[in-house]
Amino acid sequence: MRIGELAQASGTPIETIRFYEREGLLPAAPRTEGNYRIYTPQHAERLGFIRQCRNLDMTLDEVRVLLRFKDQPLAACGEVNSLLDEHIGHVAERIRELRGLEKELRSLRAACLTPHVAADCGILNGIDQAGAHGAAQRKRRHVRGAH
Amino acid sequence: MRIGELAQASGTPIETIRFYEREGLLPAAPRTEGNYRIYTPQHAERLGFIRQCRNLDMTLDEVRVLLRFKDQPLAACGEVNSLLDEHIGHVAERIRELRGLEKELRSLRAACLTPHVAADCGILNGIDQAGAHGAAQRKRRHVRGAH
DNA sequence: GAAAACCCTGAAGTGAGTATAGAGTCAAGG
DNA sequence: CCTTGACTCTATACTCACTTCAGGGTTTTC
Repeated sequence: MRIGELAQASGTPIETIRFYEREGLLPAAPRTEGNYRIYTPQHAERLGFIRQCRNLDMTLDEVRVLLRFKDQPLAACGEVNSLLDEHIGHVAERIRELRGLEKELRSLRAACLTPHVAADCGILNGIDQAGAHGAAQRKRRHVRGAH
Repeated sequence: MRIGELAQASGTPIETIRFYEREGLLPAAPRTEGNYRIYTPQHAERLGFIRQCRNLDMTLDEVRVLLRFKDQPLAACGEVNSLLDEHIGHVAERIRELRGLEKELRSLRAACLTPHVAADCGILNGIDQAGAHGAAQRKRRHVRGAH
């Protein structure tokens, strides 16, 4: 099949498929005479695996590790287990952070129940003190935030 | 004070301060004869506000909106309220998504309790079906994920 | 007067794509 | 045979919120 069909079948934008090839996640597809990529069901399966990993919010580096194991079926899979454990840890931590954040945002929101002049806005004035009561500094994190 | 002192006092890397100036979040600081930026306590306060907003996981565009209100103290602050409401919504949604994700990851992890050969690994084989039971496709989101 | 500590600018890199420009290929219709 | 439209190709730039780097200049301290 050609790239458009693979894109359709896998729910992946065409550009993303080409991007995965450039990144070495998908092998370089063979070409037709007219220089069109042609894919086999094996390519589709591998792409499906990558997309599932991305749905599970793994980085492409994590996916690369898992693909390495897929490609070496005789290797021991202990590293797979610990990769997943670590990833679960990151997700759990990010949930905790976001819960704290939500609490803080809601209490900030409660400071301005009806609109008035900006100078007196409980939100704008509240932000200056926000987190003063012990909220942690933002740190580099592994799981994406709100944006 | 000079930029290093402001960085120290605010817990912000020097390059980030210069970046905020380039982005127009901080006004261009006056310079010494030797072309060093000099800052007043007002600059420090504004930087503190920006950093608090970032701690609350707002985008710089959201911060720009809030700063606009800080700079126009007589404007009505209704937009501030709705910006915050929307932001709270994004955070809450991201928490829901990550909870579902964590559940899925944990059930995947349970498929391989002891390491064996990669070809038989319940995790690697499970990923192919992961989300087949109705998990939503990843969508463009506002709040960062796990990475 | 020299070394260390500080500061400057401009450009490029990060992750994981997305978007665009400009060109080539292919099948169907006239 | 020619054109139209759908499809594909490459290369490049853009996103966001910084971070890092190269290659200098300035100020302070010994």
